[in-house]
Amino acid sequence: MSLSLQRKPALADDGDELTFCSTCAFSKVCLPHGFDKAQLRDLHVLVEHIGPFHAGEHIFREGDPFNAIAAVRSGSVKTYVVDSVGREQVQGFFLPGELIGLNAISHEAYPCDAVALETVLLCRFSFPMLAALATQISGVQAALFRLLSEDINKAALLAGNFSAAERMAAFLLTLAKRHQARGYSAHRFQLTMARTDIGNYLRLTPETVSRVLRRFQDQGLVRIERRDVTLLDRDRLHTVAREILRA
Amino acid sequence: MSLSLQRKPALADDGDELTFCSTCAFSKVCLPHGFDKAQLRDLHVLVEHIGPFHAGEHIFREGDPFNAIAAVRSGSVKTYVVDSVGREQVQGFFLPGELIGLNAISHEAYPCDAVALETVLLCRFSFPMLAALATQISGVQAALFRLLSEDINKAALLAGNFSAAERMAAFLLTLAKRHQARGYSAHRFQLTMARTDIGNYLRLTPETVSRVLRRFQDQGLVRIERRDVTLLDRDRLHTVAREILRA
DNA sequence: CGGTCCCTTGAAAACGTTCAAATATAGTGG
DNA sequence: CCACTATATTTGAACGTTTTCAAGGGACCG
Repeated sequence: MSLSLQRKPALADDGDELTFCSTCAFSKVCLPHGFDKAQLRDLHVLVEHIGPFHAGEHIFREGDPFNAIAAVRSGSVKTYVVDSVGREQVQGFFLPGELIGLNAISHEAYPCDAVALETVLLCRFSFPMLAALATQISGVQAALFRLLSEDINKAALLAGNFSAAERMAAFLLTLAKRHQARGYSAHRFQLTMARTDIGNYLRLTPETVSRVLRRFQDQGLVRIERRDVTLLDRDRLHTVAREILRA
Repeated sequence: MSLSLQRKPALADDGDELTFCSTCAFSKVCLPHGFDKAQLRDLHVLVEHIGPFHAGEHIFREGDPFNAIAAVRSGSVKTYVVDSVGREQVQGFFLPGELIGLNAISHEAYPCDAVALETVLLCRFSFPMLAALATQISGVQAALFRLLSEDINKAALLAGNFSAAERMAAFLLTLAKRHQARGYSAHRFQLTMARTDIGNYLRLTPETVSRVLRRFQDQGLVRIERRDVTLLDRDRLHTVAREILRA
């Protein structure tokens, strides 16, 4: 199974109900724009529920033909590229409600790998159909422009010249905020990725990740137990990360 | 003068000629998509030539209301943010033919400062009008999607964990390629930005920039004379930068 | 001609990496 | 249920790259 495979549109819940895929994140992106029911129906026909992908399964691989983006419904996803020496370069993590594949729009093929970190369910959006719809509904186009532009800024965020502690604090706070945005606890959550992945994302070695987390715990900022994270002092964490999160 | 100021559409050359602003880079972006003359005329009406901005003048500032993107016609531009301690974080350099302001689309205001590094002429595109046009001409929408997506990948490029030499080699080669794309020499060009700016962009101190350039010169890779750069051995430079430029 | 800013160079220090090894955990098959 | 293996994490010590601090030289501009 792959995101880029063409599958027949076996809609999950195309019943008489008009509530557009309420568990699907994309509706939350588009609904605030005040679409009416007819527009939602248009959106609905190009949505396809796919999965589950189990931990370690690839959702797409670098070079797979690009024809769809996807919203995470549940679970979490990591995207990465592999350099010629085989080292991973993690590009991002995606939680429920977030969109995968936006950086592929400029290509014929996905420019990176996407792998499930735990069991993952997705909403698949045919990009050609979505783009066609965007020419008809300006709200859809605006939403896409906004999402793309946001990703530019997101990518620029970690580009800065910051210390290991600053980046780690920003990472934890960003994760907390994203969990909160989906209604989960902002104080306590699970890291679904390995230390190695966090390091590859923050440009640190797993050893440094481990040491920084240890230091944070010794300073009473967090409590880390394996992959269980509790933020004990968000204010001080924010002080550490303030230069990165300034925006 | 500022990009975000509303000015009357005093078109520079709206004569009988239908060649759509041939010096303006955006035409080169859109023309390959095979627009006909009527479509080009539509594009023409939302283009406005502005400038000149002289070296050190701001084109827009963080917080200015966003209402336009701009293509560089001549000169070069630097975008950056300033942290709370006053340190600059350079986000990018823009040469003729390149677009400024794409990362502002998700905001009401520009998220960074843009300053002219030398005398600069711009083509200003009202973004609301451009977006409206994009709903009518799918080629325009596709071009915008592609440009945005490219910027996501561009931002991700320097996010990697690379050495000073790797980043500097990639920077020089990228500049060369961009000059070449506009018909200038790929072997020899001027750096229009200070060492400090290069450093802020590549996450290095100006001292390190200076040292790496010196080393490259000692190794016969380049010849640097003040801001005049000659690439002597692009193959070896590419070997140094291969992990970054892999894509 | 003086001043300012940019660039270069050297030496010391800091931060993060690398290397090495111990510990812990989860998954597997007996 | 337990032993076993592979993988993930933690910790320590030495090392290396880049930064920091300091100072000198050079170009451009008034």
